[in-house]
Amino acid sequence: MENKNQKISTRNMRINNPVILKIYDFLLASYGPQGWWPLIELHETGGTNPTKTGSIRGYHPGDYTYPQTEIQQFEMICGALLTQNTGWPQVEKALLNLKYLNVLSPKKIISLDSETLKEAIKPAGYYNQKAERLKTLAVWFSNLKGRNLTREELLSLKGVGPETADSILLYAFKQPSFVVDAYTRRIVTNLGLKGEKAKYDEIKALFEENLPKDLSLYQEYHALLVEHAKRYYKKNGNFAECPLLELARN
DNA sequence: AACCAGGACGTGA
DNA sequence: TCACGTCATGGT
Repeated sequence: MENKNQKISTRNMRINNPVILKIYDFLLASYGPQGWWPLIELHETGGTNPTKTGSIRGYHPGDYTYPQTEIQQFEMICGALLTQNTGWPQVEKALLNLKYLNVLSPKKIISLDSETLKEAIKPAGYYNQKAERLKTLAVWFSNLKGRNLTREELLSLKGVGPETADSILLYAFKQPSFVVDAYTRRIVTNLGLKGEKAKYDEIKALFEENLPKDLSLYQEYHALLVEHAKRYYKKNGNFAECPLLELARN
């Protein structure tokens, strides 16, 4: 049995930090709904115009009803794995390759030749490990028939760390679990809301303890943070120009 | 033409 | 626990 964290009682006295909600309002007003999680194909129209990558296609702003099919759900799961330390346009190429091969389903991924799988997802990088881990996810997903899953279960899968687990929960399974990525960490640190060495779960808690537990809010907030970070938090960017600094002081 | 992206894991202090 | 090396392609 694991020991209970003795600080839990302290944490439960959630001191509401209004800055968290203020930031959300600012970001939403600035950029509008982001339409995450992107899907290769929103409509069942047989994919007639698939050559463009990095396009707006796949996003569904203001529509939080996705995934609407198990195939879309599985596509989100694959995307969550493939996007690890990789830009989305690269992931989109990999997913399109799988779609063209007509293997973007759990059972087909399982039976697909590993070399073919690796070749298909090569644009997304780390293709050796990602191919193996995609198969793991496919097996897991196909054995998951409607029972509820836990975060711990996801974390037990090789290749699924905290961010990937939360992304899968939040977008593929519509469970309000806040996602913390590298961008989120940079923003939170720059605004002085947490220290450099803050752990994943601390940053996650910062948001979850100061927001209503609402699915679309969690989804939108994370997407907005990424959009904002792409503008102000590039690796060599000037974080001081971030307009949120104004909101965050006091 | 280096630098980096919507991380995770294995290893050794 | 923690810091660090490794995995890898392709865009800017």
